[in-house]
Amino acid sequence: MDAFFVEVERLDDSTLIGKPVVVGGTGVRSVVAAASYEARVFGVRSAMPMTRARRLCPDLVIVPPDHNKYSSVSTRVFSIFRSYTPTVEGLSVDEAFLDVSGLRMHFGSAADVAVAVRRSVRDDLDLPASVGVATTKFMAKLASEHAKPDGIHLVKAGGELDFLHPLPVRALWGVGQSTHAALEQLGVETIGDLAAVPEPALRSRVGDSVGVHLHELANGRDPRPVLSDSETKSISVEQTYEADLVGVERLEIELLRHSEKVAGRARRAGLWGRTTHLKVRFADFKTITRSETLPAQTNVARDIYRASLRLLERASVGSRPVRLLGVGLSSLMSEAQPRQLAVDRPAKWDELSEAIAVAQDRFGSDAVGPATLADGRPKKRPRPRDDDAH
DNA sequence: TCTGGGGTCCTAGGACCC
DNA sequence: TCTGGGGTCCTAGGACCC
Repeated sequence: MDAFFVEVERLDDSTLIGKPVVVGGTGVRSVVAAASYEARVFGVRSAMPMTRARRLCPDLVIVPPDHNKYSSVSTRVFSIFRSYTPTVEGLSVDEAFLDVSGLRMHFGSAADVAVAVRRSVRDDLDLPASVGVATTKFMAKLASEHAKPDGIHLVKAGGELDFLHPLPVRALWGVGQSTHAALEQLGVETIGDLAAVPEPALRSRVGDSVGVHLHELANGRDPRPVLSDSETKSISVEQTYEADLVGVERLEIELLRHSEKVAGRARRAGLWGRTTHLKVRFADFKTITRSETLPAQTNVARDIYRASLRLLERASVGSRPVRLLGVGLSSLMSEAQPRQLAVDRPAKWDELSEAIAVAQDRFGSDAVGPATLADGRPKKRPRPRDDDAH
């Protein structure tokens, strides 16, 4: 999808059309989450600090993000994809691989499928999408970058290397800042240059795994199949604060808040996790992580919170200023899988957790929570949903 | 310029086991 | 007395992606 968050916002507010618009926070530490093509003319890009984006484009319109909205539009986009083929591999909220090799009976060519998918997305959702068509995944990915905005790019079978080799090596999926710097040392600028580097030389520079992988890609080889519905491996919540947090007391409150969110998301996804993660970024941007594997799976906020307290202690943060705090859960397993019993957790906590889940589903996630996080003043009176009989 | 939030994958060392 | 080889699990950090 092209400038996905921005285009979704334009569906609700047509005054944003034709203007330089970004979606992102307005705080001093915010970054751009998505930029319209009008904003990109000024040099504004995703992940750029908002302060810089504003400087580059004084008339920039900033829209605060609404991830729930993007996620529900994303669901509709993906169901359009699945109406063409069951083999859909989501890459993010707005991007997917579709294996259309089985559609020969219904379409003349893969390019015809691309035209049809784009038209469906446009007709049903009024959103622009770009499609890259190619014989392998990474080639299709590069082709889709080439197709943007709102277009199609076809890389014909046999024409892969002609398309690939003139491109800058940084365009390759998997070559980030660090690998790019290492490749520059080898005098590599284009993907063609990379293809010419002997594999052993590449491996000694960037490591065996990355070296082998890049050597294959640069020569147009990518055997990876399109894999649908892979399981979630981790759930995490993190936040960068407008002002640094100082002191264990503040940190503990934030850990509780994050633990509640992580637990809620795990519960709603029907997942339990065994490993709890803590992430701390200090004022100087140095970032540390600590993790602890529990004796049994959990999705109870209290378990995650207590583990995060132990991890915080181990991190010896003391009174150092903290700009980011995060809590995560991994080693996930689904409801269906047999769970080990938690020996040190009375059943009442599971029951409480379940009751909270029911209440939150009905009244919203702010309706029930630990007293520590309440601000003492009731906000909105929670009201049942319209479709609720009670 | 001063750096978000949500993820995945990889590496490397150490503990532990047979 | 100083020492193998293979395997799994755990932890910390880093690269990369959108």
